Parts: sequence; structure tokens; C-alpha cells
Amino acid sequence: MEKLKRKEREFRFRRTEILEEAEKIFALKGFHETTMAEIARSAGFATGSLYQFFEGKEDLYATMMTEKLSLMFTEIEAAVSRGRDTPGKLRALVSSHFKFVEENMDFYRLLVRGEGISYSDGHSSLKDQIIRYFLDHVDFIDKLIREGVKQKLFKNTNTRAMAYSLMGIMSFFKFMSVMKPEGSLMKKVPIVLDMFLKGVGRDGAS
Amino acid sequence: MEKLKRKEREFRFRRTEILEEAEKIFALKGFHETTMAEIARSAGFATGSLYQFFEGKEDLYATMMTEKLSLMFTEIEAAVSRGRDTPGKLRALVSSHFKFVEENMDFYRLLVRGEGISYSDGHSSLKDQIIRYFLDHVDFIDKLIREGVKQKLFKNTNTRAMAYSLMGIMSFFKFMSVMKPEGSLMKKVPIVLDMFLKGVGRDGAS
Amino acid sequence: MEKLKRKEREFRFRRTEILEEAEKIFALKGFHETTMAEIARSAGFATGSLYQFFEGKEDLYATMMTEKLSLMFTEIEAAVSRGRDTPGKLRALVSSHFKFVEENMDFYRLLVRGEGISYSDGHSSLKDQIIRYFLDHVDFIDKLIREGVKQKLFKNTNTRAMAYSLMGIMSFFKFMSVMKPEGSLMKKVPIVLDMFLKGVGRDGAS
Amino acid sequence: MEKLKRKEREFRFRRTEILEEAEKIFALKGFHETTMAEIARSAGFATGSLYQFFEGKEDLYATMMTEKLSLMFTEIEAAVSRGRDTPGKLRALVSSHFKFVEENMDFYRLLVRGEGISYSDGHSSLKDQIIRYFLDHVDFIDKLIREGVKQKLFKNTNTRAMAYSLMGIMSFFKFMSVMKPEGSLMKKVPIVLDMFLKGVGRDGAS
DNA sequence: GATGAATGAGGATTCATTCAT
DNA sequence: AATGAATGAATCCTCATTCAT
Repeated sequence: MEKLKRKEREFRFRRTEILEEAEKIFALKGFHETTMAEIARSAGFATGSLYQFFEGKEDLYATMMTEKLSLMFTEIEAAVSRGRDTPGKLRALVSSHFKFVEENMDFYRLLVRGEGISYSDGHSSLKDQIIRYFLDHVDFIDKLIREGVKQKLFKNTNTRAMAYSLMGIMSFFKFMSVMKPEGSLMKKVPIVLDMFLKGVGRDGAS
Repeated sequence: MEKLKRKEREFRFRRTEILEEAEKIFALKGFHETTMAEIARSAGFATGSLYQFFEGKEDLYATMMTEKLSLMFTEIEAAVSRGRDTPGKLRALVSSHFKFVEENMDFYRLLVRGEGISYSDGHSSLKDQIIRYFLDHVDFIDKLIREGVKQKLFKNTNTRAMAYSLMGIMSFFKFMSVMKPEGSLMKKVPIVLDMFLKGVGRDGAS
Repeated sequence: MEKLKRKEREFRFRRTEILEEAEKIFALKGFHETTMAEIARSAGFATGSLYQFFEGKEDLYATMMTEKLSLMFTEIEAAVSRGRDTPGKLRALVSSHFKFVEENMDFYRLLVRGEGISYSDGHSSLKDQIIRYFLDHVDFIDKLIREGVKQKLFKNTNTRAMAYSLMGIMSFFKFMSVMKPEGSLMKKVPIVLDMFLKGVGRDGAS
Repeated sequence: MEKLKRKEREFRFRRTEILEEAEKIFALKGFHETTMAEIARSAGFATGSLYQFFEGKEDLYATMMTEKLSLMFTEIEAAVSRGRDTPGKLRALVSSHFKFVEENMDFYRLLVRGEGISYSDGHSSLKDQIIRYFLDHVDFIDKLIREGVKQKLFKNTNTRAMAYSLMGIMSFFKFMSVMKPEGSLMKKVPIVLDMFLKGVGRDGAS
């Protein structure tokens, strides 16, 4: 039993090592340009050993992506839950999101790239999983906005669209940051919030 | 002279045929999973014939992408120029953008995917060209917003961030539409505009 | 009739142009690396036109090689026939040979390379023709040596081997000249003759 | 350690097997007409396996050529060193040379062909290596002749040209033997030596 | 006759995956 | 369990040759 646990721990440890190396290389060269041999070498294993941990290249890639994505949303949602009130939670949402992206640029680039997402896979593909994560996060934001609506902080209209809008504004700042980095993303947090909350119209203008 | 023209026309025609077939297949399967033989067969040519029109797979892909992207922004900017006033132009911007995306879902999917964008290419790569198109379009929107600012329609703050914001809101609606289609994108135009102009905060709320 | 002649003359002229261009390019890049399109362009013809003059690439190559080879031996043998006596003829043989090689280095390189010589051709291949030319030339030299024997200039032993020997001595000087050029080949003529006539042994040594 | 040695030995063994098969096929069909698949099949490997031993077709070819060439000159020079005196060494030179050629006709044919020798390669190409081997061998013969000169066996003139001459005489006998085999090359050894030492002129003739 | 676009067979090379050791 | 050599299918691209104009 003791032994089993150690084995299990070692297995986990190795698996994580591989995932971390894989992330770096995939991020650098994309799914197709990365070879299994490369990942193995980088992680200090033999090529064949990767297949003890993952079913194949796609599986390795998908696992890496979903685990990271899960981590991302977990972190963001944890940060939000630490916010005192709804405006604070909103700020936490944006800033923790940007923080994660900035600290994991390589991964984020991969995500945007969307490579390796097989379209015609039989069963629940990576694509579906990614969508699910996104939709769940939209729901999460939706709920946050509904809170705000209850508290009369936000308009009482299409909250889902509002959630999309926030995701969108963030997305584009992230996108531009990936494409043409100009200073830290963190500086953009107030702008994003302002844009989201007040729009661009002058007060009172229709 | 007459003859030359006909030849030239035929050449153009064939080239376009190939680009159109290529777009479909690339969109369906991604850059790497698509073979030249497949495109050729689909377009009714022999494999080798593609190389009379394009230097290789990358060239074919890049050409298709940039020509389409150019067309997209040309159409949008033309639609905007037909708008009567700034609000009308803004509406034209969003609705023509959504219209193009809806009519060219395949292409848009590819664009989002961003595959085939070589990272370490020596010279001006496809990636750079795409960024340029985007930045140019951001500039275009920026100018439009500045007009609005002059006319006291918009706040006089960071117009570039405003442009990002609009692009972002549109992006996410497009993204969700690609991922999980629910009705026509065109219906979202008013929502996008409202969100962009007024934000989500209640009037007078900070 | 007049017209036919002109046609015929033009045909010959074009054919020769092609052969000359082909020689240059083949010599520069070898048989396999040279394309028909390249030869055609260089000669100012369309690709397809070459097939009016030659059956294909091999035929073009073989024709060029044999015509040139024929020219080479014709020139040499003509030079020999202008020699006054046997020693003079021998000198003419070596010097005209070296002269031709020096003036046609490109061709000579090709000849040494022996590329494009198909081994398993059904009918009389290029290889066989080249061998025939060589053997004929060996015969020619053989006869010359026999003359010398009659005139008590040469030993009365294996004249064929003597012919080989002369060809060989010349060959190696040509070979070294191709590989590592050092001054004109023409300067080596006396050395070759001396080597051939007297050998390297000291007079009287056995 | 034991294991490493066995692996190493096996690797060497397989590599040699491939080189031997490659030599046969290249000799039969030339560089360009030979396919990697063919060599692999012939050696009992899968196509891809060749690339574990050699970087590519050119590398395989060049390796085969240089290893064999090295072996050839090594053998010849070893045979010479076993000769008692200078005349004996000279005889050993010619006879071991002819012996090697006769036992490795396939290889020799390839060498004469000179195919696969890229002309415009950036770095030290196969061609350069072959030339170096030849020049080194010429040097070797040169030294042998100088010994003979010291011992008053040979004339005291251009020893380098004498070396060329010997190589040339041997070359042509080899060449003729390749082109039109007539009996064993070994029989020609005395003729070659005689030709080299005494020339064709009658004693005392100029 | 001349053209040159279209053809499509052919080949070097890569790499995910397997499996004997 | 770990290894990494062997596999062989898969793909891009070239180019001799043909043939409609």
C-alpha cells in the first residue's frame, strides 16, 4: 500500500513533468511541428515511455490543454470569490484573467491558435471540451452580472450578451497583446472595466 | 493582344477556382491535414498543376488567406463609407462585418484557427500580414471614433482602446457563433452597438 | 526544292543551336539536374519544340555526346594526318587531343562523368557508342604505332597495349587537369611523349 | 558496458550491410536511378531505417564511396610496404591496384562514373574528398619514384609527371577492362610495368 | 510548325507508434 | 516498467512528355 502510493506519486510526477515540457514545446512550434521524440528528450524520457502516460500525441496535447484551461478558470474563479463586492469581483475577474494570460503567454498563444483541434473526431473532442470550458465561464460571468443586476448596478437586459461583451473586450486586448505586445496587460484592466461598464457614449447621449 | 487577354483571363479564372476549393478544404481540415492532391482533385486539376499557380502549399494558403482578408476589410470599409452619419457608419461597420463572417464561416474559422502561420519564417510571414490587416482596420475604426468624438457623440478618452473594445465585442459574438451557432449573427448587431455605446452600467452609475 | 532546302537548312540550324545550349547546361549541371525546360529557354524555344528535333531527353543528350565525340576524334585524326612523319604524327596526336580537351573542358567533364549512360537500354546505347569511338581511336593509334614499328622506331611488342598506354598517360594528365587545373595542358605534351617513348627507366637499365 | 558493446557491434554490422547493398545497386544503376526504398529492401530494412544510419541519400552514397576508396588505397599502400625493394614495391603497387579493381568492379565502375558528385555544394563535397585521396596517392607514388631515382633506377626528371604517367597507364587498362573485359587484369601487370619503365621506343632511339 | 499549360508518376524524407529486449 | 530501434504510410514537389490551340 505504501509502495503503491509511492508508485502512484511517481507516476503523477513524471506525467506532470511531461505535460510541462510538452506545453513549452507545443507553444513554441505548434502541434504539428512538434514531435513526440522531441518532447520525450526534453522531459528526459525515451520516446516509447510517453505512451505509458498518454495514448498518443493527440491525447497528450488535449490533456495538456484541458488541464491548463481548467487551471486557468479555476484560478480566475477563485480570485473572483475573494472579491468583497460585485464591483470588486468584476475587477478580480478581469485582472486575474489578464494575470494568467500574461504569465502563460505561450499557452495562450496555443489556445488562440486552436491547432490540433480535430474537427471530425468521433467522441468528445478537444474542441468540445474547450467550448465547454468557455461556456461554463460565460455562465460564471453571467451569474456575476445577474448579481449586479439585482443590486441595481447593471442594466436589466440581456445578461448573457453582457457576458459575451466582457469576454470580447478582454479577448481583443489579449489578442493585441499577443500579436503586438505594448506594455503589461495589467495596465489595461481599468480601461476594460470602464469600457464594459460605461460604454463609449457620452453620459446622457443616446 | 486579344489572345493575351483571354489567356490572362483563363489563368485568373483557374487560379480563383483553386483558391475557392482550397478555402473550403483548408477550412474543413486545417492547414496540415489538407493535402495538395486533395485540393487539386477538388478543383479538377492534376497535382502538379497547382504549382503553376502557386509556389507551394504555404504560398497557396497564404494567398488565399490574404486575398480573402483583404476582401473582407474592403467590403466592410466600403459599407461604412456608405453610411450617412457617424452612428450610421458604426452600424454599417458592425453589420457588414457580421454579414461577411456569416457568409464566409469557413474562412472565418480558419482565421480564428490561425494555423499555417509559421512562427520563425525569415521574411514577412503570413502572420505579419494578418496583423497588418488587423491593425489597419483598428486604425480605420479609430478614425471613425475620433469623428464621433469631434461630434460629441463619444467620450473624449482613449480612442484606440475604444476601437479594441468594439473589435473585441464583435469578436466574441463571432467566436460564439462559430462555436455554438444560435440564430443569425445579424440579430446581434443592435446588442453589440448598445453594449459598445452605453456599456452595461445603469445610467449615472459609476 | 529551293524552299525545301531552306527549311532543311533552318532545321539544321535550330538543331545545332539546341545542341550547343544543351552541351553548356549539361556540362554545368550534369544529365539529371538539367531540365528540358531549361535547355529550351536557353535556346530560345518552347519546351515542346525540343521534341521536334529529338525524341526525348536521352536522345538529345546522346546525340550531343556522340556528335561532339565524333568531332573530337575527327579533328585529332585530321591533325595526325597532317603530320610529316611518324614522330610528327605522334606529337600531333597528343597535342591536338589536349587542345580539344582544353577548348572543350565542359564537354570533357561530362564525358568523364559518364552520366546519362543508361546501362540496361535495349538497343545500342550511348555507352556502346562511346566505347566504339574509343576502340576505333585505339585502333587508329595502334596503326600509327605499327607504322613506327615498321620504321624501327618502336619496339616490336604488343602494339595494342602500347596504344592503351599512350591513351592512359594522356588520360591521367587530362584527369588531373580537370580536377586540379595547373597551367595549360599543352605544356605537358613533351612530357607525355617522352614518358611514352622512353619510359622512366634510365637508359640501359632493365 | 557489455551491452553497449553489443549494440555498437550490431549497429556497425547493420550499417555495413546497408553500405554493401548500396554499393551493388548504385554500381548497377547509378546514383540517380537508385532509390532509397530499393536499397532498404535489398538490405532487408524498412525505408525509414536507412535514415538511422545515414543522413540521407547523398550521405549514404558519399560514405560508401569514401570508405571504399580509403580501403582501396590502404590496401594498395600496405601491399607496397611489403615489397622488398623498389622494383618489388612498384610491382606490388600495380598488382594490388589491379587486384582491388578486379575484386571490386562494381565500385570501380561507380568511381569512374563520378556521379552524385555535386558540383556546387557549399562545403567539402564528395568530389573534393575523392580528389584528395587521388592526390595523396599520387604523392605516395611520387615518393616511391624518388626512392628509385636515388637508387639510380629511374631518370632524374619530373617525378610527379612520372607518377601521373603510371596512374594513367593503369587507368586506361582498368578502363578498358571495365568497358570491354578481356581476360584478367592481373595478366597486364608486366606489360604496364614494362611500358612504364622502358617506354615504347627502341633502346637507344630518341 | 510552334507553343507552353497540364499531366501524374515517382521519390526522398519524416515521424507516430509498436515491440523485442 | 523503460527503452529506442524499426517500421512504413503519407505527402510535397519535380519534371519529362503530350496535345489542344
